[in-house]
Amino acid sequence: MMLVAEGSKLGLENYRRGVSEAKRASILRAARDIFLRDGYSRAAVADIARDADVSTATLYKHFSSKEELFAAVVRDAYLVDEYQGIAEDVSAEEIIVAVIMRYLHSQYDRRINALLRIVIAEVPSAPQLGRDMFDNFVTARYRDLSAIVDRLIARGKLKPHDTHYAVRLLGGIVKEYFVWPALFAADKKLPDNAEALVRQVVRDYLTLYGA
Amino acid sequence: MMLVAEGSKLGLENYRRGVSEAKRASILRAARDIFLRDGYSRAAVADIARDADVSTATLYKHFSSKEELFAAVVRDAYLVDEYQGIAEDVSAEEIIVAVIMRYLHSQYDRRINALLRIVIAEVPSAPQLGRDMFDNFVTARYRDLSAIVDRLIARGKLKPHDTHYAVRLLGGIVKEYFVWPALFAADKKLPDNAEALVRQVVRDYLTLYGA
Amino acid sequence: MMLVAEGSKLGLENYRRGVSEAKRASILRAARDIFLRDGYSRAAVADIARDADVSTATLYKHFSSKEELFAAVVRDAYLVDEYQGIAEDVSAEEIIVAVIMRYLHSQYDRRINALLRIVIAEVPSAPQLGRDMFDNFVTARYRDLSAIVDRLIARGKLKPHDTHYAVRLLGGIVKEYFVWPALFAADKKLPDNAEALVRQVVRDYLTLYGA
Amino acid sequence: MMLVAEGSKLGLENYRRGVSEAKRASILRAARDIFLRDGYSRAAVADIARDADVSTATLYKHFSSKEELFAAVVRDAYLVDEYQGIAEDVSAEEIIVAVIMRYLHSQYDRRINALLRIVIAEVPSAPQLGRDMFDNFVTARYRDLSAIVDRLIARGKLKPHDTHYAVRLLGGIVKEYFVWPALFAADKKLPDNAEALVRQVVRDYLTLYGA
DNA sequence: CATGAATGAGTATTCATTCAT
DNA sequence: AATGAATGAATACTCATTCAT
Repeated sequence: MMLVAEGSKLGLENYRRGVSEAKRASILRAARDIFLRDGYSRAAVADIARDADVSTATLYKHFSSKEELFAAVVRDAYLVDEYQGIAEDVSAEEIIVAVIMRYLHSQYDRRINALLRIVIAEVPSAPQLGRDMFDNFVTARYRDLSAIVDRLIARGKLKPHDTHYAVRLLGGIVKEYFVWPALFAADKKLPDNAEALVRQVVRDYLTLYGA
Repeated sequence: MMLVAEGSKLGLENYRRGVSEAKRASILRAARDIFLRDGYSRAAVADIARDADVSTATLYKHFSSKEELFAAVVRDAYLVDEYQGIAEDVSAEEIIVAVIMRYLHSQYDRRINALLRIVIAEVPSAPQLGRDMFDNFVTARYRDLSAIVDRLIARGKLKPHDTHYAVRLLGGIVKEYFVWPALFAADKKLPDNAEALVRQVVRDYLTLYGA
Repeated sequence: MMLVAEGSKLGLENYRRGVSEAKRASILRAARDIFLRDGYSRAAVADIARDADVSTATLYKHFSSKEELFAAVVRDAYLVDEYQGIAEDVSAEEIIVAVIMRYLHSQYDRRINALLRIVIAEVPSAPQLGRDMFDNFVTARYRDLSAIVDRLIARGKLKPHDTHYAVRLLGGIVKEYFVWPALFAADKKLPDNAEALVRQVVRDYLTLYGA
Repeated sequence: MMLVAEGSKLGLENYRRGVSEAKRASILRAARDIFLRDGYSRAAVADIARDADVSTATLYKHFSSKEELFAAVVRDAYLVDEYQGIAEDVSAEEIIVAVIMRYLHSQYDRRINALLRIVIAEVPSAPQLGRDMFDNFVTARYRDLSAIVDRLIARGKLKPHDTHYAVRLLGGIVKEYFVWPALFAADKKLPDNAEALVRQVVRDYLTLYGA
């Protein structure tokens, strides 16, 4: 009898899948870097490929066009659950401050502001991308925040109120101080006094809507 | 042969200056149209020249590079005094609502949102432009609004308060509803109920800071 | 585990050879389809491999280059004896008409016109292919036709004459009506009245050379 | 008074037109050479531009795509009146032989066979080009030849007959000997004995249709 | 002063062929 | 033996900017 290891085929496939996924990840990382540095139009596919240590042809095996590659970079940024593990057994003030600080750190550390810049620039030529990003980065976050606030109301920690509007009041001023400036200055860092200002904002909020 | 009176050298010069200025204006108008339509990178200088009915060489006589041309387009958008002629002899609510509505109409009618999109996109490669735009379209407006609010305080119509913060509270939520969505969707129109919402925002403001 | 009987080494080899030949045939068929559809330069080796359900590497095991693969496709088209089984116990007119109709149906049904187009295109870069095709599709056919005509002369059904020239007179006008147009229009079908025209041509021929 | 020469503008325009037309001609000539040498797909626009001593951008100013450039090359080949100045006061034989020899020399000297090869190759992807070429190089020539034959009939030098068919009989065998081989061999020259064979063909023709 | 033709560097994308497993 | 991922060279086309007239 000749024995042919069945596993060998599977082993090869697994190996290939592993290599392939590693390359895909490498391309995505490089693309993110280059797009963030140069913007969509200026970014050169060849640069991304070089940075990712693959040939342009390999890049095109994974992503069928520059446009699709950028869309994948954007989608990749959605995949984070920002508010997981927030302690809910503290005061309403602490909870809301924590949520907002989470959001701000995510926005700065993950360079979401820079990504926003590029997506915004491409809105006329890639409107779907703009809609997706708005849904995932604006609407979705307000939905999460509303849910938290609704729970606080349910538990009697806040007066019942129009949470759709109220969370946007909160978010509006936070963005005014920490997001708008970052859109207009590439190297903006989150200021040290951010939490102090956020706390003041939350206190005003509690003045209006606290139990 | 064309005959040109020698005596009117100054007249000739004036004529020439006039023609030159007309061309400059024509170039600026065309550039604005094309940049707003195509974005910075995609916009073609040749398209702008054709649209302005001048040769590319003439365009380059007036603006030494594409970048400078775009900067001029942006600067051109600053030159409007939005709050001139606002009636001040009415209630605080009316005044503030009127100011905000002026701002919103200016933002939509003059296509400032589209311009913002492009400037934001170019922030990494043209940081000065980003700073200028932030100064002229964000900071300057808040300064104007603060001045108005300060006068209302002086006249006893509002409680004394931190106007720097307060106007950003106002502006933040207004942008949240009417500017952010417009950044992410090219064809956004100012909704009909804008004034109703603005009025509610202002009333909340007066709850906090009304005399 | 897969179990393979050791004793049947020859059986295994035969099996392998069979599989291999099946793959070769599959590649040839796919290559023919793709080359005919896209022409030589536009045809993609990857497309052919996919269509043949083999990997590109396997394809290259069988054919060492795209060029050689195409040459094999062309050679494959030679391997038909078009005039087998033509009845020879009828009149000269019937025989010659039948031969020409065979040729025309072969030319259209087997898509030889499309193949000719591609070979002709590649003549400057693959001159040998052009020579081969001329030998196999032009010269060989005239040789066959001449042999038939010679037999008719031998049997006293035609006057002795210069058959080399005469068959080209016949072939020339037939091609003029049915082959040239097909070279210049990809979707040309053999017209219904083809046989009627062929018959007239043959009668003229018999006017000149009939017994 | 200052005098401004009106002519200067026109002079400039004339100068420019001249330069422009010279470049256009240079591009067409280079394109013809390269296309004939390499075929359509293999021909590189950059090669053509280099050969024509212009930049690729200039080439694209004159011809908006590779396809259009090739179409222009083909159209350029139509613009010759092959049968002008043929003596008509000689025998029918001489006239017809002269016409056919003109055609053959035109076909070889102007490298129409090579052009045909490329057009034929592109028929599936550029069907209009194929139709045009067939109309201009096949149908048009038969029309011209028919007209000449019709005049010979009118002048009693030939029997009345179906000239549409008869000229194709003539043309068919001439192509069989001198055009088909040239399609399959790039370097084919017109053989020295061409006229002798043409004369025999014409004599057979006169056997059938002479007065 | 004004022109528009000309440029050359650059870009996204494709494809025949090879190679590690 | 068979795979399919990887390659690198090639290609059509674009565009900001300059320059001869």
